[in-house]
Parts: sequence; structure tokens; C-alpha cells
Amino acid sequence: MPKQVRNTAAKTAVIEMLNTSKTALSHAEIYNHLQSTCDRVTVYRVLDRLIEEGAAHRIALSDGTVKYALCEECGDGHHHMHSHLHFNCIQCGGVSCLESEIPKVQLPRKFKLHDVSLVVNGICASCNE
Amino acid sequence: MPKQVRNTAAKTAVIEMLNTSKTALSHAEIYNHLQSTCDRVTVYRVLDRLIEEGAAHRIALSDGTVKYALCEECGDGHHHMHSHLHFNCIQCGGVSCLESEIPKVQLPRKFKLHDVSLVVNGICASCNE
DNA sequence: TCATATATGCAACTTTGTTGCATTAAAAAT
DNA sequence: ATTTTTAATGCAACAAAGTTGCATATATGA
Repeated sequence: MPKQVRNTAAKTAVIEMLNTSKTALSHAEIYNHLQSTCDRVTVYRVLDRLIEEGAAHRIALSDGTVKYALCEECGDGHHHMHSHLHFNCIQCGGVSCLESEIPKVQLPRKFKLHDVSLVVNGICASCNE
Repeated sequence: MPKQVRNTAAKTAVIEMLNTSKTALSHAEIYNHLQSTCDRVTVYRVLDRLIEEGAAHRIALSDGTVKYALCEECGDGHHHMHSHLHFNCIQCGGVSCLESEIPKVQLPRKFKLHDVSLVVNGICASCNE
């Protein structure tokens, strides 16, 4: 039987924070903001759970840091899109989802595609004044 | 004046290893293989230096782990291509450069593109037997 | 071979992420 | 409303990843 999903204070707080934020957030950013309503480990586990439940996704930036964002328009619940396109502003550090289509990529023979992760680095509109 | 470039045993060993390897390597993989001809910190510094010199580039995988590869065909020395396209096999973990063109991405108005990092996850030919 | 700037090793430290276990608390069942 | 069950939390301890300062060693140009 599928694992039961439970709504807890920590989970609600994390979702609320991701929901409010215009930019994707790192574990550290989330934990610091929640200080100290819950444990560091709990934040890790809540994020893992959100991803497992399909409510959020991880974004690995070019420098290897990982951010989290809610999955709003990226799936219908049953068919979650695992390929994501994100923009990372190299000035303010903000990370946002781009609406563009994930471009088709041609793979060598016998390679099998699973999913694509694309991060565009540049300057966002706010920083480009 | 520009900083002088120096060839050392550690640097040579790291380049040799990256050069020989079919797949991009992490710091840990490099350090373990070199055991213990040089210090852990030295490997970090050699890798940083190689990147600064434009001889290597970092690859951030979807899970946030970072790998390194030499820049062979990705620049002419003067005009280094900072946009990279990599394939990450989710079975063997291997990471290789793909030859395909980086697809054009349409950005929202006032956004400025700097570079693009694209990681295709899937099964490589060897694992797809 | 000497001088000098660069690279290394080492120790210490910070940050990031993980694991085990006893306790707490949702939510379902009664 | 109370009990039961199972998932979630906190805490401590750990492991992994990355950084910094400084004294020493070494590559290269003079």
C-alpha cells in the first residue's frame, strides 16, 4: 500500500515559503528563514518528501548548488514533467522557471533519453535596468 | 601582469587522468586515484587552476554533484565556449560531452543570456545492451 | 645557481548532507 | 472522544565536501 501523506507544521511552512518566494530556494535559505521553528534535518526530509510526492523539484545550478521550487505548471499530477528549464541570474542569484519548451536534443545511436536539465545563466530583467 | 602558469607534478597527473578517462571525473574520483601522491587540497586547487586557465570545465549534474573534464574541442583558446552539453548515464554514472549544438533558448524580454548548461540524463550505449 | 613568485602540505575549520533512534504527533479506526 | 498506527521530528553523532592560513618546497626566469 502507498505510504500515507501527512501534513505537518514543518511541511506547511516550507511549502508556504516556496510558494511565496519569487525565486527557487536552497536548503540553507529555507532553514535560515524558518529559524528555529524546526530542525535542519527536518528541512532536508521535508524537501525530500515534497520531491517524492511530486510537489517540488530540485534544480542544480551550474556551480553545483541545489535549489528547490514547487511544481506548479510542470505536470498534471499524474504525468509529471521531469525535464526543467531554469534561469539563473548571475548577478542577484535568483532562479526562476522559464516557460520555453525544452529543446529537442539529438543523442548518439543506442543512447536512451530519460530527462533533460537546462540552466540558462545570465542577467534577469530586474538586474538589467 | 598576468599570473605565471607553472607545470607541476600534481597538475600533470590530474591532466593525465582527465585526458585518459572516457568520462568526466569528480574531485573525489581524482583524489582517490592519485592516492596519495598529493594532498586533497592540492587537487581542489589544481582543478580550480585548470578552470581558470581555460583548460578544464566544471559540469554540475542534476543531483548537484560536480565533475570535471578537459576542454578539448570547446574553444580555440581565445574564444572559449562556456556553454556545454553533457550526457549523464543514470546507470553507470558516466558523464561525457555531447557534440550536438546547444539549442537556442528564447528568454523573456530584457533578460540577457550569458551561457547555457545542459545535462541530458539517460542510458548510454554501453549500458543499453 | 639564485631569486622569486607560485604551488604544496598540513592542520584546522566550515558547510553540507546523512543515519539511527527515541519521542512526538497526524490521521484513521474504534 | 479515545485509542491505535504509522509517519514525522529532534537530537546527537557522523561523513563528505569544500575552504583558509601559513610555513615549506619547487618551478621557472634571470
